[in-house]
Amino acid sequence: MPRSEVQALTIARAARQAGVGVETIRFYERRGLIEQPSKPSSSGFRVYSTEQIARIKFIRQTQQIGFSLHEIQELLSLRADPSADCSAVRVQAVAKLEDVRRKIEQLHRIGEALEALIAACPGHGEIEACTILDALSDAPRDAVPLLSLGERASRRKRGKTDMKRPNGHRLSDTKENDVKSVTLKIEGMNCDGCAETLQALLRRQAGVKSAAVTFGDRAACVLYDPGMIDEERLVTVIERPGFRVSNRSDGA
Amino acid sequence: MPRSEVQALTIARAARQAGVGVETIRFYERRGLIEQPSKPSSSGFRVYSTEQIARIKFIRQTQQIGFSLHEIQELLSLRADPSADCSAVRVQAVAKLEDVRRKIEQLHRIGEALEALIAACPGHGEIEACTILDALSDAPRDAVPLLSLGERASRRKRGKTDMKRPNGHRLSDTKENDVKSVTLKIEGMNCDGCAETLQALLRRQAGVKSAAVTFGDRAACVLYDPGMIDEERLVTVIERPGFRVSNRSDGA
DNA sequence: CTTGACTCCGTACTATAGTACGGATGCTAT
DNA sequence: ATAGCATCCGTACTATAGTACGGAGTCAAG
Repeated sequence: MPRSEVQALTIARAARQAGVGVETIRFYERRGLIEQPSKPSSSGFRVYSTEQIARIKFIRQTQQIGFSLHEIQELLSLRADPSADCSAVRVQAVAKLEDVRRKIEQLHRIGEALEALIAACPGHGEIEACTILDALSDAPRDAVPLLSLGERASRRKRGKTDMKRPNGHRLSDTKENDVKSVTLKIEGMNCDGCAETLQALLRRQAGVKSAAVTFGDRAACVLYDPGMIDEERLVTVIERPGFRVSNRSDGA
Repeated sequence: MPRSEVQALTIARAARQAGVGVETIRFYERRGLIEQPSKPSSSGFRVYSTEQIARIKFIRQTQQIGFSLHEIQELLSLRADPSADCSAVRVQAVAKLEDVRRKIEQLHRIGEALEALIAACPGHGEIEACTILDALSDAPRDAVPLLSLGERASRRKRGKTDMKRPNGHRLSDTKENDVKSVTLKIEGMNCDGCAETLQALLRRQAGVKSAAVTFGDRAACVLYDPGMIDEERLVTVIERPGFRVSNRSDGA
């Protein structure tokens, strides 16, 4: 038995690697969050695999962001298994994703409030936003000018009311000077800020007449001059920072 | 006493508005999270203001994202008060902001994993990423510690191998054909994804030779041709999607 | 072959964050 | 004025998520 170099990952070593206590691992086991690792042949000791360590770390990290062990258990048991009932899993996953997004939104808000607080901190002049709550309530965030490219961009907060007109035919107005429109489904956006940044990115492209990216729909609606830019190029632009375009059916 | 229209916000009404139980409000009071509202003159009953309702809602929401009541108390008592000791507050606020960022990162990771799971779900073909853990480990974003100046991240696929050279002096190479470099401190980024998107946005600008935006440093390092674009313009580009540039000292 | 560190298991204790109870008092509408 | 609520306060209970304890067995080195 070559155990000289790397000793088997018994519970204490596993716990140290995962950053938890031994008792915690046993507790998770009892809760059914991790299955009891096989105790191979001799020695009735648990021996852990790196996957199990990763699982424990995941549990810990996910707890840190406000999920209960019960919820984590649900997360862990989601499987995109074609043999299992997929739609039920999908429903759960979508619900959890919404949870995650809500949390991200809240964190963004707090993050910005903290930034405001930090920025206000060493100021010698007058200060208005003195506490996080002040900073938060000041945060309808319309303070940023923007206004240059025609459309206003719906800043954080809701205010959907933005472009839209799901399938309306206002593009016929602009048809003569050769415009195409396309709606691209975009994956990988997890916050409103990303959507806005992507929108600005698209609008900078030569040939793009207008672009509206909404986080809620996970979609980008782009009006462009097909003589100057094409859909392939748009997709490339979108995917460069790490998003994915999951559809390509254009609607014009 | 005009109480006909809007009745005073006594504890039960306040609780309903804040979405908590009456006992919870009293509990927060005892914990010192909210001060006991004055019971004005007659009637020894608590009467709440809308600010206090907001405070309670904040407590709730902040709990949802994994902060303990103790931490929330710290958050709430941070004040950018010039009379108070500012540096101590600053240190705390910065620490909390880091917390917030870490949580956002984790949420982004989980969000992406869930998206992958949902995407894999109704597929009829082969499936590799069957569980969140699979989906997470496919995105090996664990290697964060070093090389913060790069744009590691690099979502799915996409080889890094990009430009880079942390602090190397390759800009002297390109010096002769008129290049300036500037490092801009950027506020308003709360996630890695935003940084990447902003980076892509900058790189698309005519006149920008190279751009590296790091979330960790909250900074953008840009090499540009001053004959084609200037710092003012860069700042405009960055601020359009909602970021703020907090410095302008260039370093070339 | 003994010693000390590690493991097993079950049970018991702790901290956090509420939630419920219950008797006394207050408000207000019939 | 009195029934029927809401409110007051303190205390007690609950659920979640560990953490600690203790006795017994296991392993590896001195």
